[in-house]
Amino acid sequence: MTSQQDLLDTLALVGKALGNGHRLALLERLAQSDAAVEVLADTSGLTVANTSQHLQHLRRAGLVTATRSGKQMIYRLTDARTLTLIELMRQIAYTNLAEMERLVGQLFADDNADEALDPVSRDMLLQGLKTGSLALLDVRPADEFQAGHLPDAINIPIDQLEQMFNLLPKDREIVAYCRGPYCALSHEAVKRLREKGFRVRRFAEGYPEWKAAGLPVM
Amino acid sequence: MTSQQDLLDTLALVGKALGNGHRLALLERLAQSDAAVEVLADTSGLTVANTSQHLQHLRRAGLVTATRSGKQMIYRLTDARTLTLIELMRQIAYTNLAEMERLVGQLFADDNADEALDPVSRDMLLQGLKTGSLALLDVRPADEFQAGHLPDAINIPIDQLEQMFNLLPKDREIVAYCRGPYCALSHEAVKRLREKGFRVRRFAEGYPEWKAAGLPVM
DNA sequence: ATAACATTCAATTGATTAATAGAATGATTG
DNA sequence: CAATCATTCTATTAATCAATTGAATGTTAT
Repeated sequence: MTSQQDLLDTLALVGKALGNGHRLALLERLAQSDAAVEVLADTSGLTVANTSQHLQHLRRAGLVTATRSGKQMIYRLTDARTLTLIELMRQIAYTNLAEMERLVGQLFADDNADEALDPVSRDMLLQGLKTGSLALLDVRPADEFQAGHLPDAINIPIDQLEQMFNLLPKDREIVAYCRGPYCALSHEAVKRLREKGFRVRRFAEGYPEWKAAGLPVM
Repeated sequence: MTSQQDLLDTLALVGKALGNGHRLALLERLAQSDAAVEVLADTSGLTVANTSQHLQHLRRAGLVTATRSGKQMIYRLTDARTLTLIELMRQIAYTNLAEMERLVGQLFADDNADEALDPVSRDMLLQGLKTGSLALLDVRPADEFQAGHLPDAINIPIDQLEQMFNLLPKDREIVAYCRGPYCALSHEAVKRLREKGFRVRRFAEGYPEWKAAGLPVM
């Protein structure tokens, strides 16, 4: 006999999978692009064996799928709705957990400073790209950029910004984006480029949101 | 220094809270109505002390709030979006976990039987209530009914159906509803009432969904 | 005040989980 | 087919979690 509780226990597998910071980080990384275990271990700062274990956990919960490609196992998100799920968790946590609000506020402290980062909306960005009045800068690591990015974006990973900022135009406004609304990379880029005299603003979303909205990607 | 990982660790608190079948059951019970610890312990089949512990856990994650009323502590959902969150988890689990699909299929095996339960949509129900062509039956326990129910519904808790079915009309079609789309009570009611010769169908949603849609409640 | 009641706390036990290290597996390369 | 590489498995340890019990707290009724 199947009880309601069996069902909730199975559902709890999904909750358990989401109940660990490292696994959430892995899911967010996978939102950027499919990736092999070693890559995921690198970006999450875990050992390969440990990363593999966490991925098994996510796989048992049905959130990721793995396929072999040569000697690598390529992991991908099974369901795009998983990102919506995490975003909803974030919103709920933000409204109801003081700690969460504090952390987000601290991470994005610059937004409240005198020189606000003044984010660009999706519509403004689309308009600016059409008229050519904006230059678009992707500050994510090269591999994530290559796996998919916004049309006409230039890729300068944040850790190469100092060497490569001369690739950017001084005559047009620049819009920087990264992994998503809670990714700090574009904040950092705006701050640093402004110090060098560029006109820069931040796009408040990231590549996964753009793609999920059905907008063209390259 | 705040890192992205601190944020994800805090977010994982919410995931952890959702990572236990009993806690999910508590949240679903709270979707029906605010309730005291003893009531929650009763419906979840846990001891009072254990229920209290789980509620503390949910409280730390910001998902429930408690206020004292006399000697009782009344717990309530902090955020209506939590139900959306659980529903989304359910959908993702259903599509990606074979085990989940199997359990749901088993629980609602009757839906696939010869005499399908033929669920009524929200629009059909609204229409039928307006014209008076439908009688509405709420088969949840009396306390949940009293805390809030659909307009014009008659309450006959499922365990009193045998004694009280004569309250129901034979000349009109009856629509039974309960806690939500995954609650088995209305399925059971339809099955039993059909055996007694009533014309009954099931409303595929429940009280929380009706209320969340902004429809009138009593 | 005292008793009764609802809930929480504290301590304990067993179960589950996370991380580590090293061995084992599967696939490719020379 | 031996060597290499990427990943997974196994065993171990420490940490966290779930459930139980009995005591402690706060509130109401006598």
